Amino acid sequence: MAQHEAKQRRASIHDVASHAGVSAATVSKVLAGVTTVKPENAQRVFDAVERLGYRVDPLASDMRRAKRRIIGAIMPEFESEFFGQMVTELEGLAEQRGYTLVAASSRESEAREKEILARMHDWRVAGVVLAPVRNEHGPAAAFMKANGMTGVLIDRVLSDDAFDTVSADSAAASAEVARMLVGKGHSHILVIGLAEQAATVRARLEGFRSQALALNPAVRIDVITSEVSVEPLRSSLRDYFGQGERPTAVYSLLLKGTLVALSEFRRRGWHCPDDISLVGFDDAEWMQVTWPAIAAVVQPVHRIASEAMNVLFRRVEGAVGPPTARLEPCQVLERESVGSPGNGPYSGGGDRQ
Amino acid sequence: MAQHEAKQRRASIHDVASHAGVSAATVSKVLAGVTTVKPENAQRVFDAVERLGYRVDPLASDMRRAKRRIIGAIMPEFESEFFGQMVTELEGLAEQRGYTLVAASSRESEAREKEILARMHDWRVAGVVLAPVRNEHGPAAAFMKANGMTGVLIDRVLSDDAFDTVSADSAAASAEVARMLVGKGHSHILVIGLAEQAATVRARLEGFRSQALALNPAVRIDVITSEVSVEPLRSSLRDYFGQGERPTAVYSLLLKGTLVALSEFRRRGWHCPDDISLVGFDDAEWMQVTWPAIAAVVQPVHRIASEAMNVLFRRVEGAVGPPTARLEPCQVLERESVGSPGNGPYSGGGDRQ
DNA sequence: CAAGAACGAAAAATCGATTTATCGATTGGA
DNA sequence: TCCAATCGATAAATCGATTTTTCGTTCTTG
Repeated sequence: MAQHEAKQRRASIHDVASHAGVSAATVSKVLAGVTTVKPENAQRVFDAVERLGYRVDPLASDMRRAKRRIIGAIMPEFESEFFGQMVTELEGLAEQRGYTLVAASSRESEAREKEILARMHDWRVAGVVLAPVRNEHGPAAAFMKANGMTGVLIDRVLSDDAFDTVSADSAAASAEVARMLVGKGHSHILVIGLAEQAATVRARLEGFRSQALALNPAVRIDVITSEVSVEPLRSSLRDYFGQGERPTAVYSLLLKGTLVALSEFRRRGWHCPDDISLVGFDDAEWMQVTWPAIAAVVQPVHRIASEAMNVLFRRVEGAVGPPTARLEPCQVLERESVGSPGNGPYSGGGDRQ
Repeated sequence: MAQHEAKQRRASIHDVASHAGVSAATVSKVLAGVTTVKPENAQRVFDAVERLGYRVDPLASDMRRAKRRIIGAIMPEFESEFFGQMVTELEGLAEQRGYTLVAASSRESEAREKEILARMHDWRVAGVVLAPVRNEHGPAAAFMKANGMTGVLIDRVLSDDAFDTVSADSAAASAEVARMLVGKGHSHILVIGLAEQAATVRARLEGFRSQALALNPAVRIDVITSEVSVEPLRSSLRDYFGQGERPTAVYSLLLKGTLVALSEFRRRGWHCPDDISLVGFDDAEWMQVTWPAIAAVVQPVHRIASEAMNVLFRRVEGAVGPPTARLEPCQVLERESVGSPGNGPYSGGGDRQ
């Protein structure tokens, strides 16, 4: 380390060149690993690099380069464990390949999603990992199509005619949940979700319904969905129970729904699994430490991230061919929140509010 | 929108210039809002920009510029609500000022923290928002100092001799927790935490201890900390209870500790607040829907983020003067997990494992 | 021994913007 | 009427790399 260089302008490739007594082009070649440089000169370059603490400026480097080594990631939010882990994984994978990840949150807004994407296009990113707010038919994907961007869609998608997609196998996981619940004897099950995230949530619902009916044609499946936000879902659920409906199990198609269901159980003084069973799509750290631990579908974050990056880089490197649609298997964790119906009466009476 | 430009090379400033019949310099000036351009020419530039769908390439723009409009953010993790929200806030604030935020996770590793910072230095970011893994005396801050980078430290810091700091007022919040617990009659309280995040956690402990002793000099405060990870904390806690210790309240100095305490209570069959009270530093969405809802200290994420950005941009714009140390007030939420001691006997017997 | 191939490195062009220096035309004052 | 100041805009330099082109040397080879 040179102690006199702090706060000074950083050394450029020309500084290295003059210190080494060669041209800038030669320095560039040495650092790129070109072998047609005389070993003696290469050594002098390395020495100068060491002495000056030189490091390539990625901005300037990408300037001249055809493909910039930047990957954009657009997630609906950063606050949940799922997307938090996703960003962490994507960042690590990008870094491994010498790319920089620029992540942005669309905050569940399709308008913002498109703005962010336009900004990433301005940066001329090599590729984009997009977890759409709604599904593969949103404005962001259309923008990418129209501008010839390369990218991969993840999470709330099933397949697309222009982009590769990678997501959790919602249908298969939901079928497994159905096997679990129906297998334990539940014959009246409530499914809750948001309809907004159409593709994936619909797959979860259908996967569950078809398997449940296959196992027991007499099973009753009620469905409560809300179009937009989570609050209408909460009040619909309240009305449903208020009308005297008493399913023995609830399957929530998304994390927020699991929270809503839990809080509604609390309000009524119902306990899992004695009064009602609960399974949620999407796992979280707290679910295994609360009492009872909540049964959940664990999404394969690591696999989704790495497959998304694999397929993305393949496209970045020029691979052609029809878009692929991958579904990665989930894991279903049976925890204490699931039991057999009839093991305990509803302990609560009416509403407590 | 021109429909024939998809998939083509994007328009550069020279394309705009030739379409408008002026030079590239004039285009640059028009877009920068310089007034010494003939209105007629300015209009032709705007027309050409519109027709070609031209947008400035931020990479090329930053190239020539002295200060690059990029802000780096380094967080210990993205998986928690706190840092997830923090990144969302920081990104929005950076965007408001026309900057791009590049976020990276140090994954609780000081070595990685420094590597990331070096990479951000390579990008010649205008400034860095660093939430250090340990505290303000880590290798990353030292690197920033040595290289004359401008930045602001947040979260796990109290003050620094070289950088501005912004964090939650841990001591004041902990004092309030002490008032709450001692006020309810608790006289034997266990405090758990990780010693690693020295500065802040120590402030939390001292803030709690001094206030508790001030209110009741006879109060007994036991402390369990673990140096490195959360697992040793778990086993220490298990040993502690195994030796027959029976505090009436637990105050966890960090989120993971709250989870550990909860799971240990579960293992022993203890319920809050009848068997033991619980308060955690750091709030999370699930804490208000589980039974019981967990009392928690809410950190002012929004204020920390905006103050950090304010002070950072002030430095970026050249402000001099001694570093400032801000502490933002927290909110303490009293929930059902806190009660008075003696309201219920320990329901569990020995270990259930 | 001279023409040509092979080699290694320097010079120059390039990426897309911003900024500085320069230039021509108009206007002003003496 | 002539020189200087002003205005508007263009040409050129610059940022820091990479890539292409050019240019000497040395090594082959007929």
